Formats: sequence, C-alpha cells, structure tokens
Amino acid sequence: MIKQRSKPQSQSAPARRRAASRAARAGETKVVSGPLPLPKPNRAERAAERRQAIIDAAMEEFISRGFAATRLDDIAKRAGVAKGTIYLHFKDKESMFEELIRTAIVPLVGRMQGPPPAGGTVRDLVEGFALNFIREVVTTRRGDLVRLIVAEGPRFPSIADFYYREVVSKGLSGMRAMIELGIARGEIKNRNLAKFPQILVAPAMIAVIWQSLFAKHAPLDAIEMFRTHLDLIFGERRTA
Amino acid sequence: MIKQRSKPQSQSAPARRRAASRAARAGETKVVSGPLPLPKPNRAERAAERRQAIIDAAMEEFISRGFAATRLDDIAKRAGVAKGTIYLHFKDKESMFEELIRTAIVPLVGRMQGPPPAGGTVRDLVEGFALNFIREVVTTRRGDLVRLIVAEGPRFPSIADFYYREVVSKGLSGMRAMIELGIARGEIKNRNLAKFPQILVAPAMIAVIWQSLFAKHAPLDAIEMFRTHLDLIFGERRTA
Amino acid sequence: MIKQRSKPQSQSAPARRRAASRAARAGETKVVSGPLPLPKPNRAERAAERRQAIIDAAMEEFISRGFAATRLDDIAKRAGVAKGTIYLHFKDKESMFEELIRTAIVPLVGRMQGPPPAGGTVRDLVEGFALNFIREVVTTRRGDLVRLIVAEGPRFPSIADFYYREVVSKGLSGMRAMIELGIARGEIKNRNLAKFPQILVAPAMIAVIWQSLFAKHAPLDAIEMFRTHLDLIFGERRTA
Amino acid sequence: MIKQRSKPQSQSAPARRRAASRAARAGETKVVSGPLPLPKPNRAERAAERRQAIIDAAMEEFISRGFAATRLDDIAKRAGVAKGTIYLHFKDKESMFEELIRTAIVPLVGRMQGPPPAGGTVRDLVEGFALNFIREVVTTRRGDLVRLIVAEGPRFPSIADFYYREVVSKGLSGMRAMIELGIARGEIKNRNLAKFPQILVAPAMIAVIWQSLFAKHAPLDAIEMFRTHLDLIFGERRTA
DNA sequence: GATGAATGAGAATTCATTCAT
DNA sequence: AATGAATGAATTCTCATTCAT
Repeated sequence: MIKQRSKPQSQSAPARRRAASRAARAGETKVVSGPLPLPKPNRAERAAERRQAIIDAAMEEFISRGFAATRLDDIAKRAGVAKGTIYLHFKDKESMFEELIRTAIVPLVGRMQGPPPAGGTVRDLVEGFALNFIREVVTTRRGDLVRLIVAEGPRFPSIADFYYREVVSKGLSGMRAMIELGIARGEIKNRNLAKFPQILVAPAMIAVIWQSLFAKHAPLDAIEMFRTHLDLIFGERRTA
Repeated sequence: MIKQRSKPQSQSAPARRRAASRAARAGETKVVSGPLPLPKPNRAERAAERRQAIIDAAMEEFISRGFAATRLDDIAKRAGVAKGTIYLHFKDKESMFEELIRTAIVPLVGRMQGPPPAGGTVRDLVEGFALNFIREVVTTRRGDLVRLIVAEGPRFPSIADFYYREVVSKGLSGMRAMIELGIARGEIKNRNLAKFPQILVAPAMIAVIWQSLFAKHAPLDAIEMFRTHLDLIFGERRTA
Repeated sequence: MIKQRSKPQSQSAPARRRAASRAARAGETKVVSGPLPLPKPNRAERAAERRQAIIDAAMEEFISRGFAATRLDDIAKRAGVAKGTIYLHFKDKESMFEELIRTAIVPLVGRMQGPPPAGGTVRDLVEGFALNFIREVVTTRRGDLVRLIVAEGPRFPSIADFYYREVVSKGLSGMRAMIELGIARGEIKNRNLAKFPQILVAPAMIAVIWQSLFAKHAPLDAIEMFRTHLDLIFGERRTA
Repeated sequence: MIKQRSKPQSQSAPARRRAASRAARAGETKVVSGPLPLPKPNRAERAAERRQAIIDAAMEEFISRGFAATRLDDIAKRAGVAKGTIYLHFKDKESMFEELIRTAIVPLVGRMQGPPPAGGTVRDLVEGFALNFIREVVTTRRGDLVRLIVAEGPRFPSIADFYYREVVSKGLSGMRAMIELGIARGEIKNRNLAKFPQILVAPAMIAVIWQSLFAKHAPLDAIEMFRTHLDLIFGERRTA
C-alpha cells in the first residue's frame, strides 16, 4: 500500500488555524501598546499569507508523492485552509502544479547566480558556485524539486520547457562562460569542455538524485566528490 | 434472478484479437501444407505471449505516465487483453509495477557487463562500456526506465533498494575496479577518483535525463560528451 | 491536461432533490411572513437529515438483500444522495453495516424494557412484554432486523457479539428474573424454567421468522400463540 | 475485512485430484489380481461422484458465507474440480443454490420421520423425535442449513416456498397429529396447543440459531432445554 | 472571501460465465 | 467430459471540483 490516510480530528485544520490566528492578532493588538501599533494584517495580506501556505504545503506534498498521487485534501489540510480555498488561488490541480514549480524554480536560479566573480581563480569561482549549489540545493528540499521536475517533466512539457529555458539553458550558458574563461586563462586545458558544460554540473546532478534515492544505502560526500571532479578539470589540487 | 449480466453488444478489442488469432491459426494450417507444419502455439505459449504483451504495454504506459497516472484499462487496451486478464498475472497494480521494474532491470545489468576486458587500454575498456550503455540504454526505452526509477523511487523504496543492490552498487563496484586498474597502469592520475566512481558515470546519467526532458530543445551528442569526459580523466586524446 | 472530467448531462437524483429543497425553502420564506418564520434548516441539520436518510435507506436495502448483495449505489439512490456522500458518513460498506445494526439494536432494547412492573400478576407482566414485543418488533421492520442479524451474524461476529451482549443476555436476564418471581409467587410450577429463559421467548422468535418467510403461506396469530404458550407455563387461563 | 483468499498452490486442486485418482485406480488394478477385479468406476459413476463433490463443497461454502458472498472458484477448489465443470452440472450459481438447498432439505424430512410410533407414551414419541432432531440437526451442519434458509429465504422465495411445503407444513402437520393424540390420550391438557404446533418445535429452532450465533458466548444444553419444555406441555416428569 | 459538504466521473478490483483446447 | 484462461460487467471506493452558506 502506498497511500496512507490520517484519522479525522475533532477540530478541522482551518478551524485550528482560525483560532490560532484570532488569538495571535488579538494578542498583538493587546501587547503592542506603544505609539506604533503594528498594522494588523489586512485582508490582502492575509490572502497572501494563505496563498503562501498553500504553495508551501503543495510543494511539500507534490515532492513527496508526485503530481498524480497528491490529494488536494492533504494540501488543504497541511496549509490549514479549506479545500475550496485552493480554488480561489488556482484554477485547478494541474495549473497549481505548473505555477508552483515555475514559482519555485525562480529562486533556484537566483541561488545559482550568487556573488559576482570576485578576484580569485576560475576554479575558485566554480567551486564557490558548486558549494553554494550543494548547500542550497542538493541537501535541501530544493533538490527534491529538481528530482520532481525530472519525474514529472515528460507529463508536463510546459514545465520541462520552462525549466529548460529558465534554469538549464541559463545555467549552462553561465557554465560555458566560466569554462571559456578558464580556457582563456589557461586553467582549463581541455577546449572541448566548453561544448559540454553539462559535464561540469553532472556530479552535482548525480548528488541530487543520490540524496533522494540512495542516501540511506550509502551516504555520499557531495562536496568532496565535486572537488575531485574539479581536479579532473583543473588539474590536481596542491595538497590542501 | 438476483443479478443479471447483459450480453456484450459489439466486438471488444480482445474479441477482435481472438478472431484474428483464430483466423491466423486456421490460415496457417491451410497454407502450410508442407511436411513441417509450424507448431501451432499451445495454450501455455499463448499465455506467455499474453503475459509479455501485458508487460510490454504496462512498461510503455508506466514510462509515459508514471505509476499513479497509469490506468490498468489503458494497459489492457494496449496489450489487447481484457482488464481481468491482468489480474491472472499480477496481484495488483502495485506489485505489477514492482515486478515489472525488477524484471526490466535485470537485462540492464546484463547489458552492462558486456564483453570481457580485451587486451586494450583501460580507457578503451571504459569507453567500450560507455558506448554500449549509450547505445543500449541512453537512446532507448531503457533510458526512460532509469528515469522512471528516479521518478518513482521515493514512493517505492523496494524498487529503489532493488535498483541500488542490483544495478548501482554492482555498477559502481565495476567502475571502481576499472578505475583502480587505470590507476595501477598509470592511465589515471587522480587517485581520488576511485573513491567516487559516480563521477565516471555521471555524464551518462545526465545524458539519460537529457534525452527524456530536453532532447527536443537541444540535442545532445552523448557519445562525444562522454569522450570529452574521458579525456578529463585519462588525459587528452591524440587528435583522432 | 492530464485527466479530464466530463460535465454532467441530465439531472441526477440528488440534483432533483436539491432543486426541490431549494424551492421548498424559498417557498417557506415567502409563505411564512408571520412573526415566527420557521427556522430554515441549517447546514448541520441537513447533514443530519441526510445521514438519517442514508441510514434508513441502508437498513431497508440490507434487510431486503442481505449484506453482500446490497449495492451502495442503491442505498445512495434510495437515500437521494450521491454515492460519495455515503463515504462522508461511513468508512466503508462493512462499517456502515455494523454501525447501522448496532444503532438499530439499541431502541430494540429500549422497546423491551417498557413500563415498570405494575401491580399485576407475573403472567400479566410477561404478557405485557410479549404483546409489546409482538406489536413493536414482530410485525414491523424491526423483526426483519432480528432476522438480518441471524442471517449475517456468523459473518459479522462483532455484530453477533454486540447483539448477544446488548440484547440477548440482557433480555434473558430479565426473563429469568421474571421467571424467578413467578416461581416465588407460586405462579410458575416448573422450577427448571429459570434455567432456560430461552423457552419463554422462543415462540416470539419463531413468530419473527415466520413473518419473514411464511406469512404469505399461512398467517400466524402471534399474540394468540404466545398466550397459549403462557398457558403452558402459568397454567390454563380462566376462559377469557 | 470479510473475504479471505488462500494462496495459490503449485499444483491445482483438480490436478491433485487427478493424480490421486489415477494412482488409486492404477493401484487397484495392479493389486487386485484375483478373479474379480473391482469394476473400475465408469464414466457415469465418476461424473456422479464429481457432482456429489460439488454439492458437498457448495453446501459448505454457502453455509459459511451465504449465497452472495460465496465464490464459485472456492466451491470448485474445495470440490477438486475446475470451475467450468460446475457448469456441466448446474445452469448457474442461482439454480445451483436452489437445487442444492432443495436436495439437502429432503433428507432433513427423512430424519424427522424416524421410527414409527412405538408403543410408548406420546411424550416419549415427541421426545424421541426431538432427541433425534437435536442429534441430527441442531448439532450438525444441517442446523446451519436451516439457518441458511432463514437467511436467504426472503431473496429466494422459491426456496422458502419449497421449505414451507416440504418441511414446515409437513412437520407441523405431524406435530399437530401428535398433539391431538396427546390430547386424546389425556397426556396434554391444553387443547389450544393443537392450533399452534409451532410452540412444540420452537425451542428446537431456538437451539439451532443459538448454536450458530451464541454458542461461543454461552453453551446451551438443547436436550435439557427441550425436556423442560416438554414438562410444560405434558406436566412435570417424575424426578428421573 | 472562506468554507467544507456534496457530487459523480473515474479507477481498481472481483467474479460469474464462456469457450477453445 | 473436463479444464482453466480469458472476459468484461458490476461493484466499491476515491478525489477533483463545485457551490450554497
């Protein structure tokens, strides 16, 4: 059996959330008695919070069950809203999924652009990116997002397209630029590498997949693996 | 009368198949009047064929839709059998999926073991494997199978486990052995590579994923990519 | 689009009910313009009504077809709700059945406890009970319930257990107490009867079964039969 | 969960039966080398055996699961024949059930007619019958048959009719005759009893039901109960 | 805007019945 | 005659979506 159900609770999730929220707002108003009472969240703000809660919950559920096996009921429960509320924010399950993934991908790109190329070597630059990626993606929920895209991509071409356009092609262009810089500076010997920037990121992708599927069988030191990979590209490190 | 069944109205797909099959066999008997009548398939053989048809159809559907979104109805239709027939061969959808994947994985391993290490260099050896893998897996349905495992693995731990045990760990051991041979023979400089045989296969995995998701946006020459990767590991090729 | 739902074509039974209900309530609001508008049923009330409709329909169906042959579809149709609605109230067919029977048994016990032992003879007391039972159970749907329990008991041990605990053992204890009272007062001669209170109720049970199975072949005057039975126990009546 | 499945066995039931039967017959032919070889069962005989096996198996299954919940597959398995074989003997499940019950009812009547009224008292006569009934019916599978009829009767009016005609009305006539004899001989005081012969058998029926449903909660000494009942009718026994 | 009860199309699974061997 | 694989209608249960409150 794959699917599991939780038992009904006497108080519904939205009811619990409402109670908490009511208390919270009431509390705030009472406690903050200074000259600048925190503006109590207006309707639009609360709608935005709610929307965010739905997005977070949905992401969690989609990641752990995949698109088809995720139930809107569970998303609603997790987000602390009623099922109907989801439909105030999204047309249907499918567009919610697409929009979600799309929304989530953007920060992924952001993470990857990181700090501007400081004055170090190209290797340092690439290593910086990679460490960032491993810290921010491979070992977090965002890594599962990547796996989710791999999993559902063929059934959601628009997502695969978007991912290609926004992440893959941009990312590869960036990699290519760095490779070319490395070649120009003489740090990278192999000129063909610029034709296959995928090679540069391959171990990072492998690490993402490994985390989801095999981490429990054998842990993988993604950082050390990546450094070894860089050694192949840039030549052996001076023994650190 | 307690329950009533209605008679079938038109001719169902299986019915059509049966008719065709009957005709075919009748035809054979008539046509083949020589001394060696083709042995007409007996019941067991046809059951086996049928089972195979179900397996093929199911694999096709699971690959293109994923586990949850695949309908047994569609599998049955594609296999040309009635829905109930599936249950003569598999306990339920879930065990069908697991058994299927498991069965399909085995030849995957077979493919990878290929010819014994002939008298060439280690690089030739690895390259031979890789070309084989790219030809047999990356560019075929088997590649989609790998992607399917990545997609469904987290929800089917038994499959992920099996895949780890039968493919990943064996494959990596093989890779490690080859790397160590390369190190011993002086073909590979970087001794750390033996700790991360994943690096060796990473581009091949990337190629598998690329095929499913991005081939239509930008074709990827997996073979040339892999050769470039090998250049990083073994040192630049003499310009072929 | 991954899965598509088609729009409903005609007007379903529940739809018809809703329309009627809407009209009815609209009507009320219009018609009742006096100072005391009938409180229009709120959501909770209507849910309760609906639940009751399901219970009634299910009881009817289970009684006339038995557990296994009853279709939830028919229950839904009879209750005027959609199939899914049943699952808002009951976990599955089996627990619906068990819960139903259990719920229905309780009033059965209630009926049987009837008026407190007024100042008459023990025979009057027993006769009072019996008349009550015959009027309230033997000649009503509740009798069929008893037969249903007899029919399905072996396959629903929990029901048989519950019935034994709540009805049979309590009922027999009550009977035994009355028999002992009768013995003490000298109304009943046979002291062994207290060991077999079943004998006291046996004709009533027979009457229940007779109604379901043979009433159409030969009507049975349950009351007169029971009086005759009491004559055996208490001695002949003065010719009434 | 109500239904249970058994695991498939490597050798099918019919296959096992066939092997056994083959061995048996082969054995017989070899061992018995005397002048009068046992006539090996001919086709008709074996068909009859087979039919009987089906009947026995079906009865067992119907009794323990009821009509609707019984699977022909299970009957076939239990009988050691193929499913299709059942259809060589019975039109369909429903007529099999009806025919079965009908067939099984006849010996029930037979049992009840027992030995001719020997020279004892009417009470002895009745007691003889009752003991016979309790021994032959209440405490055996035949008792479950009676419960099965009670359970399925309403859905199989033809069975209820048949049962009424062949068992109930005959049985009650017999009882009435005995009661009248008892009245004529002065053994029975209550003249009304002849109008309700059901009273005479009521405790026996109760015992049947008790066995199926409540025996595990509280055993019931059917014989002693019946004797107590007879005491009510015929007057107290001399302390045996 | 929110809610969540209600809906009903859809999907998995079962099983009486058929029929080629 | 006997078999048992194959069938597909029927049935239970699920869940995305709607809509009255």
